[in-house]
Formats: sequence, C-alpha cells, structure tokens
Amino acid sequence: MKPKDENKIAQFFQATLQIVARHGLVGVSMAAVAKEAGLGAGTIYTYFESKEDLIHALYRETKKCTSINLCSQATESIPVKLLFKEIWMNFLRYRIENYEEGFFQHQYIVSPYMNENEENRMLTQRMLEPVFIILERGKNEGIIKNVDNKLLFAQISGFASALVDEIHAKRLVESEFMLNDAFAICWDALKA
Amino acid sequence: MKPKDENKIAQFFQATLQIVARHGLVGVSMAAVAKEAGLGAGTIYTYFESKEDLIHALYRETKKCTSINLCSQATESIPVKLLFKEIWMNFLRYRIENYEEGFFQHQYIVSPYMNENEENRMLTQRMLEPVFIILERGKNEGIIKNVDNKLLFAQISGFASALVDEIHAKRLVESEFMLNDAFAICWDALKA
Amino acid sequence: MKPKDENKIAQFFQATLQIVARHGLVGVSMAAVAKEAGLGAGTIYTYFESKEDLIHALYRETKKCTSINLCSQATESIPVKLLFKEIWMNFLRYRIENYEEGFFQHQYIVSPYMNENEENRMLTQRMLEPVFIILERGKNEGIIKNVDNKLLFAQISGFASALVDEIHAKRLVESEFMLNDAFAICWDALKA
Amino acid sequence: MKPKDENKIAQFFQATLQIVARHGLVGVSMAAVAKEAGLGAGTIYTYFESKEDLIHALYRETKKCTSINLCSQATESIPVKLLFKEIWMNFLRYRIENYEEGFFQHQYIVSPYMNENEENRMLTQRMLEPVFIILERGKNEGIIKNVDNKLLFAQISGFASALVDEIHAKRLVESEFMLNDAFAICWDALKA
DNA sequence: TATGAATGAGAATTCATTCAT
DNA sequence: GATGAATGAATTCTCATTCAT
Repeated sequence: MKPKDENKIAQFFQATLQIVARHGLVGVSMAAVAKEAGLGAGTIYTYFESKEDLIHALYRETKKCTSINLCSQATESIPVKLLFKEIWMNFLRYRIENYEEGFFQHQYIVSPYMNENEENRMLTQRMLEPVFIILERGKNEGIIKNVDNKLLFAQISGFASALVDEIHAKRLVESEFMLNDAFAICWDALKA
Repeated sequence: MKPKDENKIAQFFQATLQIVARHGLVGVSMAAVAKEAGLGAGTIYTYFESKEDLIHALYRETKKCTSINLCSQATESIPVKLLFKEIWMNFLRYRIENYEEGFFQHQYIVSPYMNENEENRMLTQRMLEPVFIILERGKNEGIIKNVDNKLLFAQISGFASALVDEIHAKRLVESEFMLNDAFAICWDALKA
Repeated sequence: MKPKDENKIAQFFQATLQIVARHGLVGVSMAAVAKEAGLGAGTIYTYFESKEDLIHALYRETKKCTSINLCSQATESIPVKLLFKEIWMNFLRYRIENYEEGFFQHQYIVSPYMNENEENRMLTQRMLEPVFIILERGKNEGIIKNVDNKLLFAQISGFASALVDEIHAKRLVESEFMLNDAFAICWDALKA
Repeated sequence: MKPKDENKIAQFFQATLQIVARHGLVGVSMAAVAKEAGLGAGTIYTYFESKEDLIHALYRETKKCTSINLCSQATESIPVKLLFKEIWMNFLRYRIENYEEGFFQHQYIVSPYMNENEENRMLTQRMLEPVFIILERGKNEGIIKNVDNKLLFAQISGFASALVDEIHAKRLVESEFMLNDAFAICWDALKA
C-alpha cells in the first residue's frame, strides 16, 4: 500500500461504510465500493492489497476514530461516576451520530474477518483498557461491584450496543432525558 | 419408493449451524452444507426451495427450540424476581449449551436475510412478549424501574448476549457463582 | 424396454406432446413428463432407456399416426389432381386437429435429436415417397411441372407447415373456403 | 483503461451462430460460446446482461443484416413481378450464403425465447411489411390472386425456408437455372 | 497512476438417471 | 413393477484480481 493519495483512501473507506450500512458486510464487492467511491475498481488495489486488507484497514481506522472522540476531556481528578458518565455519554452520542461505523465494527467482529486478524483482535482488547482502569478505580473506592471486570464490561458494552440499535431503529427516541434513564440503568448495574 | 426423510432436514440444519459457527453466515455454501451433512448437494433441494429458504427455516427452527427451553416451568404465582431469574438462568444456560444456535440467530439478525423476511421479523417480536409481561408486572409492583420497556429489554438482551460470548470465548468461566454475580448485575439494572 | 403396459407408454407420449406444445422440446424434463403423465419419474425408465429414447420413440410414433390418417381412401384410379387434393386436405386437417404432433415433429427435426438418429432420418424420407409417386404420375401426364421433385415437395411441405402455423395462431381462420383457396395456390405452384 | 471492444460483440455473435448451426439453440451454453469465441466466460457479461440478452440481441442483429441485404436496389417504378423476383432472389441468395443466420432465426422463432420478447415479435412483423405492400400492388394490378395476404405469404416464406434447407443439405444444387425454376413455382402460386 | 475490461474459480440451482423401498 | 428421494455433473452467473492502455 503506497500512500499516494490519502484522500482516495478516505473515499474508499467512506464508500465501504455506506455499502455495509445498506447491505451488510456480505454486500461489499470491490466493484460496488469503487462505484460508490466514484473511482475505478482497479484503483483500490493501488491502496489496498486485497479486499481483506481494505476491510481490516477500515476496522483499524474506525477504531481509531472512536477512541479519539471518547476520552478527550477526561482527567483523573474527576469522581469515578462522573468520569464514567462522561465517557459513556460521549460513546453513546458518537455511536448514534456515526451509526455506520459501529454497525461496520459489529459486522466485522461477528464475521470471519475478525478471527483471521490477530492484530485487530489485540487492538480491540487494547481499546477497552481505559474503561477497565476506571472500573478498577471504582472498585478501589468501593463504589463498583467487586466482580470480574469482564462481567461488568459485558454489561456496559452489551447494553450500549443494544441501546444504540434501538435508537437507530427509532424504536427508542434519543433525548437527554432518555439517555439519563439509560445511564441510571447502566450505573445501577455496576454500583456496589 | 423411499419416503421423504424428515431426519435429513435435521441433518441439514445441524450442518448449517456448524458451518455458521466456523465460518459465519457468509461461509455457508450449498456445497459446504451438503458435504458437512454427508449428503449430495442436490438433495438439499428436495427439502428446501433455495438457500434462502434453508436459512429462514433454520432461523424459525432455532427460535422454536429456544422458546421451548425457556419458560416451561414458570407460573404466575412466583414472585417477579424469582420468575425472571428462572427464565434468565434458563436462557443463559440454554445459550451456553447451544452456542451455535444463538450465534446463528445473531448472524441472521444482522444480515440482510432478516430484513427480507417479514414473517421472521414478526416471530422475533412475538417471542419477546413474555419478558415484556414480566417487566410490566414488576413495574406494577413497584420493584422495577418505571421506564420504557425497550430500555430495560436492551439491557437484558444486550448484557446476556455479551455475557454468553465471553463465556463461549472462555474469557469468563461458567459457574453457578459467576452466573449469580451476573444476575445480580442484571437485576440491579432493572430494580427500581 | 419391456412392454409391460402399453397404456403407460401412451401416457408418457401424450404427456411429452403436451409439454412440447407448452414449452418446446427444451422444456421437456423427465420430472415434468412424469408429473404430466401422473406417474413416477423412475417409471419412465421401465419403458424407455433414456430421455433420448423417449423422444426418438415419440417421433416414430407420431410419424406412424400421421401416415395412417393420410392416404387411407386414396386409390390409383382417381385423377392425379383429385388424389393429390384429397391427401393434401387430409394432411392439413389432420395437422390442424393434431397440432401438437406436428409441432413436436418440427421441433424434433430442427433439433440435434434428428441428426443423431439415422433410423428416424430414413423413416422421414420413406414417408415422403407416396407423394413423390403422385408427383411422378402428374409429370407423366404432363400436368405437373417437369422439375426436380424436391423442388415441388419443398413448396408443398413448406407452404403446408406455414399454413398450419397461421391457422393455429388464429391469424388465418380455418374454413372450407380458405382451404380451397390455399389448395389453389399450392396446385398452381405445381401445375405445368 | 482498456475500452469496451465493440468487436467482441461480433465475436460472441459469430460464436453463438456457429454453435447453433452445429448443436442447435439447445447446445448454446455460455461456456461453449466463450470457448468458441476464444474469450473468457465472464467476458460475455461485460457485453450482455444474461444469456437471454445475448440470444435476443443476436436475433435483432441478424434481422437487421437480412433486411439490409434485401431491398436495397428495389424501386417503385419496376413492374411488380420483377420487383418481387429481385427481392425473392436477394433473399434466397442471402439465406444460402448465410445459412447460419437463417437457421438461428428459425430456432429462435420456434423456441420459448420468441414468446418472451414482445419487442422482437413486433420487429419480426415489421420486417414483413415491404412484402405485403408489393402483394397489395400486385392485387391492385390484377396480377396476383385476390386472397388473404397471410395465405400468400405463408406460401412465399414456407417455400423459401424449405428450399433453403434443401439446398443447404445439398439435396438440391444451387444454380441460376434451379432458382429460376423455383421462382416460377412461387410466382405461379401467387399469380391470379 | 488510474482505469475498467478480461479472467476463471466458485456460487446456486437443475435435471437425467439410479436405486432403496 | 412403481415410486420418488438421492445424486453429482453441468449450467448460469458473480466477483476478486490482473493487466493492457
């Protein structure tokens, strides 16, 4: 992959995201991506070695985007609950705003692609660490249940995903009020 | 004359489930299903009109299996929390035992298949109703948060799915103890 | 082919004729023939060695039927024109009445089946002979053009086929009057 | 970029024509067409949407070729008989020279393809009109039988087809002499 | 470098034929 | 003998990838 034109890479990423949103990861064909991007099919191979490479790279890219938009303002001095709430709200809002990214990530994780790519599996783990650290802080302060972090995290992420899906499907209407209810549920689940 | 062998349907279902577990819904090819089932490729078409038909039918079948193993012993006289816990535990245990079924269902739901099949979309909704009824009972008794059922349900199902995945991936070890912790988390989330 | 049940053979012939009439020779599948005949697919193989065998046998059968219904009343003493007209009218009426037979024969002749079957090619030639004999008589009497019989015969058969098609398609309406016009055309073509 | 090569369309048309000539319309498989054309099977789909599309397009193409080689020199001032003879001879010679085209057209017409394609059915009708106009002129001048044009046309086309077949099969030898005999037969049939 | 035409392996499906019942 | 389920070769078509322009 020769980074001749960063702009084209972004075009291919965006095109792929759109196609996945419309037809799932199964619906991604190189011809479709090229058409959606308004570029030639052969051109994809100037920037990506293969279809697999494109998909894996897009996963890394979206992961990076998510993390950048997450913890930016968070500092250590804030009380655990407030810190967690800020991150939680940031995450929810980002996911709602950028539904395609999350949808793609989910399809990727659930697909054989994820299994084939050790690097991205580790990346996925690494991105959870900030949350694990907060959970540890909460446990030390005695305000979060003293159980396996993975249990707590399953609750956080599972609920968040299901919630975003409901909002995107318009079965739940996004509002400050509703998100506060949702956070209350999440926090009660974690609370010692 | 050799009569249509209802058993073969089960063989094809099982084969499909195995393939989905190994290679995802994308990995399902009629040739692969036939091979896994130890039968000829053409034979599938004696029992299913098309690949789509096979997949949709398998979804219906697994949904039926899940529901049968869920609420059987539950009666109205039991306290809400106990009733809910029984169903929750039944569900979790069934999903852990029959991981492939749940994995397939998830893949089906996030795939274009689900969208194409009105009947199965309605079936999916219908199977949630028992849980919604319990949530209503809990709200009436003032022991469950008085918020939109869909919010509560997102928590229940999202957490359960994530939990089952962690257990299947052996990142969490199944035990009565751990499941009790998990249920405590879930119930705290719902509790008023 | 064991002639256990002549009746079943007739059923398969009739079924094949119907299918060819509806979907052409291309539309003939053993399953379709069996279904139309109301018999099992495997049963066909009790009476015919293969699909090819069925088709070739049906051609022979229809040829036989045509010839039987053609010349029956004709005798040598009748004047050539009257004799020819009787046969011509018999043929036309038979073809109109039994359109499927003629349609099948045409499809057969035009298909690779005909080429593969020396026997049926010769049969086809043999059945023309009575007409050739009449043409010879007419030439000897000086009332028919003294040109190659094949030229005359191309006119007779080509016109007859096209005519039957027009009548079957209801672009021409069958009537004694019209058939007489048609015969006049045909005879003028042959007449010295 | 390699531009779409209009020449390849001609290659696929020619290949299809050859295969139909050898094995009939039934013998046309996309693999066979590609092989005969010396191109990849997938390439056909760059130029045609489907097998059906290829066949229908080829029919239109051959019809266009036939008509171009037919009436070119014909003008209104020529006597009906001469005009008709010129067209008739042109047609016969073209058909003999380009037997595959006519053979394909015939196979197409008697196949289910024709029925499925309204456009080509209408095209077929439209191409007959010039002949119908001549027949009308002949009737007005009292030199052609005053009967339904479709009857006259059945004679013309049926005879012509049968004649071309005989010549192609070498049962009749093409010669100016023979063609004149043949035309005499045809004209006598039409003549009042 | 960008393009999209060309390729052929692989997908779903059909169907003549066989064979267990 | 009759049946129709089972089979796998063959068919149409798709699509990741290559390559001539």
